[in-house]
Amino acid sequence: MLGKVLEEIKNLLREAGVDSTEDFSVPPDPSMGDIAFPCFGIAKEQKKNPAEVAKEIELRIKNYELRIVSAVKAFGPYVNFYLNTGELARLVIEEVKEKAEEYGNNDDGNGRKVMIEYPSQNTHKEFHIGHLRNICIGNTLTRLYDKSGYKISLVNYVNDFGAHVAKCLWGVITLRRGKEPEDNKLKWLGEVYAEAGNYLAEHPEKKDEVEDLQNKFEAHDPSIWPLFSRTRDWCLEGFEKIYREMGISYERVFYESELKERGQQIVDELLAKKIAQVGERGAIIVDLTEYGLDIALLRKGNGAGLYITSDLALAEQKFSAPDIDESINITGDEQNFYFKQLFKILELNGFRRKLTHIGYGLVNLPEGKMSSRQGRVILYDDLREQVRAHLTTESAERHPDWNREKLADITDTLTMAVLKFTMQKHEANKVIVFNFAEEVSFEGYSAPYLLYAVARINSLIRKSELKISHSKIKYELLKESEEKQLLILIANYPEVIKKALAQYNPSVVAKFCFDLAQKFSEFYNKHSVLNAENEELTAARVALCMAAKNTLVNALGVLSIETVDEM
RNA sequence: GAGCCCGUAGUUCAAUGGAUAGAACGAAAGCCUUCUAAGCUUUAGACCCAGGUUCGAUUCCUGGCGGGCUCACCA
Repeated sequence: MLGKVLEEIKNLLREAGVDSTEDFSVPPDPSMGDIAFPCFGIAKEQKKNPAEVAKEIELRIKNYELRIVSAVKAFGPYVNFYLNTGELARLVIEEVKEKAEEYGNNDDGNGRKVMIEYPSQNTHKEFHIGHLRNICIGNTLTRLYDKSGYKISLVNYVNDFGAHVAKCLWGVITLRRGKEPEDNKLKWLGEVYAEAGNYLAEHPEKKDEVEDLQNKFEAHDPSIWPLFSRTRDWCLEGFEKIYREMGISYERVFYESELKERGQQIVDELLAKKIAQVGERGAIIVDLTEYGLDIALLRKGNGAGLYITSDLALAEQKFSAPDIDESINITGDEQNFYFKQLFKILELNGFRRKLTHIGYGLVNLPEGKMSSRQGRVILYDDLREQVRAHLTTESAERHPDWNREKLADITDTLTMAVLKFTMQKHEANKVIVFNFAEEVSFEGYSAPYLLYAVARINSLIRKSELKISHSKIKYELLKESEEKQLLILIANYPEVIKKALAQYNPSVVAKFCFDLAQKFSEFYNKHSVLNAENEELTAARVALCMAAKNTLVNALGVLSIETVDEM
């Protein structure tokens, strides 16, 4: 919608004889204008001083009839345009009102269908806050695609086969002697896995036992299959609970246990086609050194598969669904190289479908990388309860009048908001160093700040009790700088969605939410809505607040963050 | 050794081939008989180093230095 504004500015420039593709920018200070047109390009073409060019343009445009643009002024090499707040308000607020929850959407996808896969969790391991980040980023990318006119097939790939499972089961049998937990079975398995990993690192002579175990359950040996199957179900139930909590429902789930066999066949095919070859100790490899991708190991010397064995089959499986244009999977960026190898091998094998891997930065702790083996890990469940406890105390202090139910309800929403925002406020491809006190703060650049802004607007709307009839609003009464800044931000929201998707980066949306909440808070503190000079101004400001809230709620929705009426 | 990512206030993070590099936390000082102080206002505080391209580089390129991740039987 800022598009309409830029259109008018382009028209003005064209009338002034300027037809440049130069990008517009924003002046450093609102007092210098709202939109800037740099004259470097034209100056170069005409071999003139850019400041002179700017002045000439200013003088020409000044004579034209202006509407959305209220004034034009040259500042050095820039021609700056001032926007008419009232006209801008009419444009922005009416469009937001009309589009409501669709405001910000675009149709770039044109109905193309993408398959999105995450978090592709391993069974028999703990679920920590790194996995939480994966889900948060995945959820947001899914919504960004959805709002950009794509059709989406949401899938998950569960790694329920392989050495990690063998280690865990070995631990259950040997270290726990078959004793089973009462509750929180997923967590229990994670602990056993960590313990077994530690034990095996110190006792390498036991490695054969673990390998033997892996071969057995991968061959569906009845001596181990029931235990495998039972513990696997515990994990799947645990995952299901988390997915429900995070609001994900999958169209389809792939299991490594169902793909491994086909994967091994593909390895044989690759061998027959001479794409793969036999390497050291009878292992099957693909030499990718000519592509700068080293050597990829497809099958171990003892015949056992690896991740890549199954991933070869997964790619094939994914496109067995009709009309999938692209498959996207989201993992930690430690796997970036791995996926380059995988995609290259698929390509060499004649696979021509579009595969995209998105790697995001891991969540580390101040002491270093999370490591359950070293007892250095923050589990999702634990963090959530810690945040909830803290928020419950804070909310209870502020609202002694709230009953238990209301307190729990609001704290619930806030807790999830805090977790989700924390995981997305940093650029997706950057490592997060997770420091509880700093990351889960309730002030400043945090979820509570955003929800607080929404709660205040809700309160304003409740109290305004004005039947705001759309046609009656006198937008021209909105003249304050804070109002204009808020409007410009709201107008820019559709661009934010595009940018976030183009960069695969939820933090663009997170930052926008904060900027919007901040601009609202500035406006709110400086200008009264309910006690404005007259009722008409109140009505206009309420309309502005509603547009701000609508936009903020939409943007938070992209981050899967729900809002509260009061807090 | 090679490849990928990263290096911005005390700390955690933004932005940008061009006008005064923005926030948040922390520090100092203010604002609640006025729409929710989980808020607002003010102050102090930063582009790793060296070359190159450019009218102009924090941004692009090259080389250092520093950190992270990855590279045949691990997941």
